[in-house]
Amino acid sequence: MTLLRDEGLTAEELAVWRMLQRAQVRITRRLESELLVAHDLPLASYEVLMQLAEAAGRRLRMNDLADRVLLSRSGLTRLIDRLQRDGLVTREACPDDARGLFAVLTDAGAGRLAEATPTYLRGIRTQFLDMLGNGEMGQIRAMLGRLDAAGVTGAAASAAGGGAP
Amino acid sequence: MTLLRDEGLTAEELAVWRMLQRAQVRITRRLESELLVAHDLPLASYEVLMQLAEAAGRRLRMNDLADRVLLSRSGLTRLIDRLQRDGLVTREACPDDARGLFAVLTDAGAGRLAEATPTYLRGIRTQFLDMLGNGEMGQIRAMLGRLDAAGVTGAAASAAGGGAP
DNA sequence: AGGACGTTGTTGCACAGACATCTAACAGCA
DNA sequence: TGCTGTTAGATGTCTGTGCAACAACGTCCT
Repeated sequence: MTLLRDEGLTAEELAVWRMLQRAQVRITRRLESELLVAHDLPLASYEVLMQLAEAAGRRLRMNDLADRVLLSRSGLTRLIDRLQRDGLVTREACPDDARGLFAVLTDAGAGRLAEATPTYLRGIRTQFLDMLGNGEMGQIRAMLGRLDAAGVTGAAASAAGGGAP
Repeated sequence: MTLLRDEGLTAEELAVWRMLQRAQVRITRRLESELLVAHDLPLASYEVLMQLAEAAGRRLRMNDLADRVLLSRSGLTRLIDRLQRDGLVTREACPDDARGLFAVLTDAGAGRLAEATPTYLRGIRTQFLDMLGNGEMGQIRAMLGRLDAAGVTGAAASAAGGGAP
């Protein structure tokens, strides 16, 4: 532990990490703020509505949805509470499994989503995509794909002790 | 949802954006969790200690520090409250400006930072840097640099109304 | 000087999210 | 059929964060 050697990061590596953090926070905050002022819709809510809109039958199991929007189960419960209170989403029982619930997008929810979508897409484009050179798209995609793959397997490795490659 | 034309994102663009989001959340959560279990130190606290350690005289004005760790002023006030309660940081008056306060890293704080640093660096390496091919470092750095530059100027544009040029 | 205006940091408040815990419902097995 | 264990969601509680309001101080301008 005293000798870092292997773990030591170069100045460039550390700088890249910090830039990535800053970029991510900034992009996310601006996006959220734009959605909030223009449509009174938090980013997390937008993403729930978007996932539901894309899903078959405009519905998704709570558990499934929680995974997609990277929220804890309890977190999703409260978020769906709010969306349901605002009429954007309903809960429906699952026929196959009496424990299960579907979160279902209402027409009002689809409407709000449609209103907000241009803001969302424009935000992603101006805050993020515009900064990418054309050749970089492929590069980034490849890299993120690797991060993603390693992420899933890495979860198990990490839980198992994270030692050897 | 009818004609998005200009704002419309290709499937690839949207996919890249989502992968980026997922990757960032995953990396951050793992890092935080590792720091928490190994050193009982949240990521935000670690970053404050790190910034202070790097600063001249191990001290930084609250405002300055808030900018560096991407926290609101009030958020930083509470965080420093906690760190001070734990003896990792002290507040000291600023001689030049009676409104100002320095957050100052204590020896205990420096100790905790030193303990946690290997975990932090190893986390960044295994969660993030290992996924980058060697050639990609430069690519990413360039891209993030552009994002960063655009971010700063974009802030003014955004604050000014964000609409027409 | 003296007063308008901006800055610095803290506080009241509200809210979003996580963790632990709980209940209801399923699956398997004797 | 009655246990045991597991899974899906909901709730209680706690922490952390941002925003708006505030107090204290500095700056600038006339």
